[in-house]
Amino acid sequence: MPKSEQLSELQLAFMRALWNLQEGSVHDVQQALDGLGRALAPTTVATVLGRLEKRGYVRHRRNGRQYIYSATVEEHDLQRSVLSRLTKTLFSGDVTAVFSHLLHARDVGPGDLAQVKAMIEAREKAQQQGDEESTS
Amino acid sequence: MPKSEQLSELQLAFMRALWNLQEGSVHDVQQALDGLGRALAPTTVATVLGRLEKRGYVRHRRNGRQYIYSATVEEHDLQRSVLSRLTKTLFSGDVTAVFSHLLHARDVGPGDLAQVKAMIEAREKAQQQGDEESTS
DNA sequence: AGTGTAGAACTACGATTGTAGTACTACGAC
DNA sequence: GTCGTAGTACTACAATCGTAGTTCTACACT
Repeated sequence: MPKSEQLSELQLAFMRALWNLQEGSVHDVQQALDGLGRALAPTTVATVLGRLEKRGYVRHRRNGRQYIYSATVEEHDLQRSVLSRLTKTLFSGDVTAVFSHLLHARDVGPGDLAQVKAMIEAREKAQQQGDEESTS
Repeated sequence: MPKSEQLSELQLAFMRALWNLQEGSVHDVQQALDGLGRALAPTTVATVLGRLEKRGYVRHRRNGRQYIYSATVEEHDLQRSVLSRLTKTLFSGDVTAVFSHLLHARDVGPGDLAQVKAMIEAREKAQQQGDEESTS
């Protein structure tokens, strides 16, 4: 929901942790981040969570004296919005260029290719059918 | 070449400007940025260029008393590296998820789809052939 | 030669980031 | 009821960022 979409990598890691957890205390998040390879002091985790909350990416409820944090943004939505911004700013809006990069990345296996092909075909059908209504 | 790859959006805009220009003075860059919708004071442009230079993304040569700046990083390389980092951090490395997002973005036309499909097929062939050697 | 001026160098400053220490508070144990 | 402790709130601080003003320098014109 927030507009700026200027999340740093650390902040992104926090969001990922929260998405994985669904929700969790400062301690839970700290553990999760630790798993992702970022060892941070609990106070640090709390600080960052607080900042994310101020910016609206995160909310909390209390559980006794604990705060249970959860993301206010859907993983999907944030992914979409960051990706589309990136396409715009780094690729000048050229989506096929992005595809090309992805395809040539070393970590695309044959299985992935097949999967992507299937997605494309599905998309093509959808576009043909929903042509008139999606012309907005 | 630099490792961190943590370029802000403003800095990305500068890189884009430089790539378009090939090379250019502070003034040139300022104009280019203006075209991209960012109106900045010349001193600001110089400051940012200096910072980018310190981080190794940009170099300059003199032309009389002017500095002519140019990018030290290839557009292509930076795109790849930022994209791959994004795939890792925001998509947990799931490349097909990235594809899926792109495919569902509103700005993918049928022409794009066809193009992407062609790219995939080419990729498939390449992978089959270069299978043994690329197993490093 | 003196001066205007274009442009680089230096300085500034508030905001955010990454990182964490210290202070406070309230629950649970004794 | 006191005290340890878990956990949040407040404070801190250096680094970077976005933005730009001020100073310095040297070329170009008169």
